[in-house]
Amino acid sequence: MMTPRLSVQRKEQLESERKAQILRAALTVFARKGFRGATIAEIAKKAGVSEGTIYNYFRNKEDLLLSLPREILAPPLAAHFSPEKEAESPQNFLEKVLMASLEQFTANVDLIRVLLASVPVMDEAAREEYLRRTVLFVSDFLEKYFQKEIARGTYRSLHPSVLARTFFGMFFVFFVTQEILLGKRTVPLTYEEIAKEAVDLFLHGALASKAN
Amino acid sequence: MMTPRLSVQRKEQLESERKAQILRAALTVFARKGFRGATIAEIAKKAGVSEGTIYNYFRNKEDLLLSLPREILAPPLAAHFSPEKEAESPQNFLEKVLMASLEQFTANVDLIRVLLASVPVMDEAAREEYLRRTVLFVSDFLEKYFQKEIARGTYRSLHPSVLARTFFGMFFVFFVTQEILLGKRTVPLTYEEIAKEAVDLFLHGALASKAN
DNA sequence: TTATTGAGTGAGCGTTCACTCATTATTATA
DNA sequence: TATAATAATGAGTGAACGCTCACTCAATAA
Repeated sequence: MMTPRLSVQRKEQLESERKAQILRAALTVFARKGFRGATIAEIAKKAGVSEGTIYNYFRNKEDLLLSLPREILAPPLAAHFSPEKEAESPQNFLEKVLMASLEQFTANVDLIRVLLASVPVMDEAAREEYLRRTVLFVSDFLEKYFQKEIARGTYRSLHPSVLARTFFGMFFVFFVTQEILLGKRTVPLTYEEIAKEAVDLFLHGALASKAN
Repeated sequence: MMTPRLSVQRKEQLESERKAQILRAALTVFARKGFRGATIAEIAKKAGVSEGTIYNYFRNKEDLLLSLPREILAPPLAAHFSPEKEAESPQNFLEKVLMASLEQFTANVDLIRVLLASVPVMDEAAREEYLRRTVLFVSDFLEKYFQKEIARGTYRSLHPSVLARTFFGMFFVFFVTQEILLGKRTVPLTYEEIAKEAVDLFLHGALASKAN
């Protein structure tokens, strides 16, 4: 009752650190073994706590999985896609979006691996939340951008969501094949080079002759 | 010793029908529950055989998974990508490849769902085999095509594998998001329309003005 | 008619694993 | 320091499941 406010804050802070610590461990194990292949025992060991402690912070194993994108991915991704400096050239803007996405994805390979493996099997609500925080987040952002810029005459008037998903698909497939599907059997180019080529391709097309 | 040849053939035929029947059941259950979530009991029930029978045809549960692309996907996909009629216009050719791929993918949604969920967690050899029969099959085919056509001056001289994967990515992402990730929350266009827009976009670029 | 075969069966074995809870350790308060 | 409150622990539990194997029986051969 006389509990000083500071102490409560400290406690909450410690508590959320514990949660984060457990989640990081869970992510690593999920990424290597898959959701069902991962065991609570292994996660507990990796987190340096006992099995019981995990159940003090998470209802069950599934809660552990569903907490991952909430606690780990969302904040840094959201920070990168504020719809602000769109006054740049298409080339610059798209290259920046692409590089920012790649950076985020690269920093979250494990999470994406887990998502890819789990999403097809998840129930409706969980899938919706996952997607809203990842794929849809980026592609909706792009869709709005294209919509606005088509109106201004920057882009041809194709369907904005086709533009958005096409652009997104171009580099997302690179990322997924490179980092997740194949090991290193891949094109001998850096992401910067790929980004430049992809944006160039997206803007100007693949054909050699511009004759119509 | 006097066994008539016909009888042997019939037996083999029946045997492979049994295998196919079990595999179809396995595919359905894997697609809904994931590999580890699926139980042999449920697969057996769905296939209309006993659990023991499954082990007469497959070494173990994993063998069931690995047999899927071999027995189900490979033949029809291979039939569609014979490198023959490349003398067509880029527009026609790419649209055909794209529609053929979409057709194949659509006919194999369950399998792709299973692949996507399993690949990140598979061991090296299994992953290699899976990929060779699916993603790599299409993208290598495209890469060779672009390589040849770049030499003939049809396309700008970008990196062939960037072209291939970019093109592949454009529609593969459409397919995956549409059929697997999202339910029906998606663009109100048919695959034909999307294919046309995507090919057009790929060939001519997104920019409105062709001024350089 | 009898013998042989082997595909088919499913109860049961052994193991794994998520989750519980009585006990112990730690921290806060009086 | 004593006491209360909270957190952490990990052995234990029960359910689930992959896989085995002793047995059945219809089809075929002798």
